[in-house]
Amino acid sequence: MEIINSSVVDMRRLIEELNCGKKFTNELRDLIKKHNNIMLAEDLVGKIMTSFSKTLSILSSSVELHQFSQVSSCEKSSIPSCLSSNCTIGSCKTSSLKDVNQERCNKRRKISAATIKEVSTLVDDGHVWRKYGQKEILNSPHPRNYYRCTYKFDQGCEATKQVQKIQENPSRFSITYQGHHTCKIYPPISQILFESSTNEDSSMLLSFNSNTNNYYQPYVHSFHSTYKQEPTKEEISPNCFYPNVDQSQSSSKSGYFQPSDDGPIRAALSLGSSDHRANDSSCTTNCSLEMEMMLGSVDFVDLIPFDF
DNA sequence: GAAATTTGACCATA
DNA sequence: TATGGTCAAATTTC
Repeated sequence: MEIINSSVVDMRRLIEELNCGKKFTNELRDLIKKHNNIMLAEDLVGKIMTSFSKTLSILSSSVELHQFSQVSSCEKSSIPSCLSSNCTIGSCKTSSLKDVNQERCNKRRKISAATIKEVSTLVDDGHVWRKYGQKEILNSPHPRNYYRCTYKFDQGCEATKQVQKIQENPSRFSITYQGHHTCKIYPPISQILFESSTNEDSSMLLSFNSNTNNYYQPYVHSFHSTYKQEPTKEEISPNCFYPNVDQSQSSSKSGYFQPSDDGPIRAALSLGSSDHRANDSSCTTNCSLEMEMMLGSVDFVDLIPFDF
């Protein structure tokens, strides 16, 4: 019952945060369109990032709770000791060396879902990483590099990533992200305004794309590929944002949240208005904000700036 | 001298 | 016991 209640509370907080993001994004759009004020724009971007970070935090905690509640008895041994029922926060038993080592191990062997990406270049992903290891991997000619967030000790940020050249295609890299950033470092505005560069990059996080023709293309790929069963419009919401529907038919105020049983959680928020529906003739472009949340991780990666 | 990287060692897991 | 993830001392860079 507690879980249900907390889910309801989380959902309310989620909606609140999404609405905040929507409001700030509208302000940002107007700011750029009317004033081109970069200073104020950066401030708004910071607010938007905060709003989305809170949203993702709410989602992550809900998902993790759900995950643990569904873990089978044979899998429970992999749960960190501090999350098990016989250990409360701040009172972990660390009397023996074995226990200490167990604790260290539990920090190492993370159980959170990883996000794996393939990229052709190691571009700045908006976070500051510190390399802490390199390892030769069996049957691979390329070593694996281990990075942690620079702010791990300053702010307790647990995000890590592993980078390794792909054996079949050494010009490309496989990047595995684990954990999500809790550090309070915002990337510069030029890196926040981005979209996925290619269809093969499965995660697109934010898009202010004004080109209707390529607007949906990267998103359709990732949006539907993870659903077991694609929900119908009626099942979701009359105000839902439908990435594969002509935008002229979509609502100017759209929210979307679709948790799946075992896949990533997806959320999309569509803002702005269409050319031929808008009463306001000054609004001549579609300006949309989309957000995709991967289970257990926040991945602001492959940030590629673009022009308005 | 501080910060970042390198690299051998340690340890849990399979 | 081999393997991979992490630690931490040594080394390098700025």
